[in-house]
Amino acid sequence: MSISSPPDSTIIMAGFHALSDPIRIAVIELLTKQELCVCDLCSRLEVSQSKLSFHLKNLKEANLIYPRQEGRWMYYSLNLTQFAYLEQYLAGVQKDTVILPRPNCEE
Amino acid sequence: MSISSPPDSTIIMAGFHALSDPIRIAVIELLTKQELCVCDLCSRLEVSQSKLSFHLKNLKEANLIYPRQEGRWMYYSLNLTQFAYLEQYLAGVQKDTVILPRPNCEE
DNA sequence: TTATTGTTTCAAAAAAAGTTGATGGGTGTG
DNA sequence: CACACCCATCAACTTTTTTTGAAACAATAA
Repeated sequence: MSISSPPDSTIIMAGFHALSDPIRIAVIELLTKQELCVCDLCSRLEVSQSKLSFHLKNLKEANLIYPRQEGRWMYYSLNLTQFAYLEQYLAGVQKDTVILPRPNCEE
Repeated sequence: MSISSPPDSTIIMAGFHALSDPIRIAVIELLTKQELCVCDLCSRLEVSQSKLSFHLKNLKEANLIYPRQEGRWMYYSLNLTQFAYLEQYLAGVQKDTVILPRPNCEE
């Protein structure tokens, strides 16, 4: 099993990119405690609604969060499966790594 | 233990960001097989030296790769410790996540 | 020393990501 | 129905990241 066949790598990289921003990390950490609606996230993070919407879209497209509509509220929660998937990728890198002396770069 | 005290989160996010680019992922995957010098990486990935140098710097600053100089060659290898550290962060998110019904967003 | 090789660094240009404020869609309320 | 609310989207703008090619650097060889 390869550690990243091309179709995988796109969503993998999208996931890592989503996790590379402080606002999005803050969202993730709030969502570990409970499912929250956008307006709650807005007020707790003190960011504008459209700004947050941009970041939520980013996380959603990376499959890291899951939207649930209830009336006019949109609740977001973590998609732990995708976190596990990213974790697995990192574990794979470590597992598949060969420790060798050096390859002799001769030209 | 918090899953990310502020000092941690910087290097965590740098790590995730480093893993969000196709060239850098390709570098990582080549390095799982063996330590390689820049010129080898260049030819295998078919990217210019200065371009690769940029990405190697990025990976290096994220602590994901380790440089070793030998004569005028610069060899790079994976720093598995940092991969484990990122993996641990993802595991922590999953472990610390509370599954609850909903929080009632009442205003 | 001079020349050559492997690599990094730099500045400028290009591309991508993030921010802002306004608009509009969908939902529920009076 | 008209209105208020929650949220997503859009266009214009700002910021950051990436690319490119030239130059500088360091180590070695001639």
